[in-house]
Amino acid sequence: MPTQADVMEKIVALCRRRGFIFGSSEIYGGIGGFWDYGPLGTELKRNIKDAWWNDCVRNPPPGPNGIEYQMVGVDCSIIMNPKVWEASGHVGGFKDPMISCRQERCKKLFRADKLFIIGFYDQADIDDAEPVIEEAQGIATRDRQEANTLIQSLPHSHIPRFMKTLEADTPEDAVSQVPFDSLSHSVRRQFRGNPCPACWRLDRPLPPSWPPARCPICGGELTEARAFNLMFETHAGALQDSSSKVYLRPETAQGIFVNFPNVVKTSRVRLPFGIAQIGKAFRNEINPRNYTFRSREFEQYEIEFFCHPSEAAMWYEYWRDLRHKWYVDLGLRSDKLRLRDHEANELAHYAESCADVEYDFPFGLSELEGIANRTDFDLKAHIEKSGKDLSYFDDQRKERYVPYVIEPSGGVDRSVLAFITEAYTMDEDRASPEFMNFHPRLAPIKAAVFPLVAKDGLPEIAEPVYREIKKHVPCQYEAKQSIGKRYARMDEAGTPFCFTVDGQTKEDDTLTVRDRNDASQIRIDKSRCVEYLRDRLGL
RNA sequence: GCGGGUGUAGCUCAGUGGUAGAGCGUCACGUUGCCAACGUGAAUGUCGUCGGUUCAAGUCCGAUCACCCGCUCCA
Repeated sequence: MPTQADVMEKIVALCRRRGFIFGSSEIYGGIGGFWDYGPLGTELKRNIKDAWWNDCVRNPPPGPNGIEYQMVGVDCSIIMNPKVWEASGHVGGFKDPMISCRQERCKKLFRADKLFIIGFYDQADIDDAEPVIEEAQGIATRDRQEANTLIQSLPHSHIPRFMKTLEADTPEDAVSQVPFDSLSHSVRRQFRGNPCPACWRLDRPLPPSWPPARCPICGGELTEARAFNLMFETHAGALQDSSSKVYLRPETAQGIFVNFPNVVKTSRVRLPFGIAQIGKAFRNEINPRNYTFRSREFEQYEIEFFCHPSEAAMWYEYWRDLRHKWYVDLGLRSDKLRLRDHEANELAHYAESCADVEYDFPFGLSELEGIANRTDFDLKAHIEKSGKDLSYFDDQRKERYVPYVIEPSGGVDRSVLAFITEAYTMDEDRASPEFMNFHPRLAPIKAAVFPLVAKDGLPEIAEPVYREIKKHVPCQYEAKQSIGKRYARMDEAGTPFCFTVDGQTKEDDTLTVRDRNDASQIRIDKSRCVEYLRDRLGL
């Protein structure tokens, strides 16, 4: 019985062997987190993007209660004015400061903003300074310098009598994890008056009077918090100084938000409507993993759907269900595909509600697409930062407002990997034990034409058939090697149908059609190939 | 970033100090009459890189680079 890891390895091997996906710049040893699509992978990815663009932008289904709505596209630059990323919070907040344990046998890695140190003061020690401590506690998690100044203003004797480091989501959570009563007797005996906890988040330097924090797992020494800015930086223009610093976009969404007024003024769109974009985004992941799933360069397909705040909940549900159905309709039919609503405590600060479309890859359940009600958070942030009015006047409602935004945002490369994973089928009973069961819309090659043998005039009959099909759908011709090997190769590429010209074709102009999934064959007239494909592929 | 693992032909790998190998794949020719057939022939390697030990290094030593797996995060 192959393990999940074995399956993943087989998929990776097939993708490489057949030219779906290669590691980037392999001849120089490769580079982590970057991938190239080969001939088959490029066709597959293009088909997925085309299906998305057609189904979401050019010809979306009617909205809730049959409401018609407009969808338009944009294609924004990857590098934008850095102020875009200040407004979006990426420059200030899109960092992951990390702390690790120096202890050889531990070496555990922590997110600095999830690591807290609790110090217990004795009330008797700080009676006169109590308001200062209390205030510092409150702002310690907000403003480093201010809190630092406050703590430093305390007399030297005010060092906590007991300190503990632990992992938590919030300071309140951290404090509640170590009730004073739970401390050992010998610790509690050190306190004469009431214990008073102070909590410090470790993504900023500790007050100078405090002893260093220790690892919550092993008690070992911890490193400083190091910031990993996930945005790639580069420079625009000749000068390579801070004034020319720019970023590769970490998401495509902001290009849509900053173009919202342009689209409204030039496109005769009326709310509710959506703006769609497919494009590359970049994140300097600390540790790219799981094949193409978490890459440093990736492509997103994304919609920002603008609507009246009172209708946001309705449109959120509409898009959530529509996007889930899209994956199902394109072949992710197994129970590996899930739609999961976020719990309230899981929501990002900008989202009112959020759901993930998840796929159960061999390496675990992972997110393909997130659908979020982002409220007016983004537009308001840009209004504030830019000073421009991004509000909308609604002629129907006779009302000016900042629209709410529903955002279905998916990873193209993640979808590609999910469709590949779902299509990958092993059947030891077949002559070709591996085949790719792609949905016909997604299959890189739709058909192949073979002469059964390369003699007796069969190639001369097969070639015109191939040339005719090629005008309508991607098709390949192959005359060499045994027929079985040619079928097997097409199975690995996921080609749904193979047409084979044999001796009988010379007599009655029929040829065989072989089905990829069950290897069954029927005979049709050789002039009906294109018609047959149209019919069976649903094109 | 830290720990572990791996680098030899396109792929999978063998090769424990003495001539660079196998299977599969690829290409050519022949054969072949429906599911990875067969025969003959051919091409393909700075043994990841740099340095050291040795008469001699794919093999031993050191360094370095890259990738993979874990810890963490996300579309």
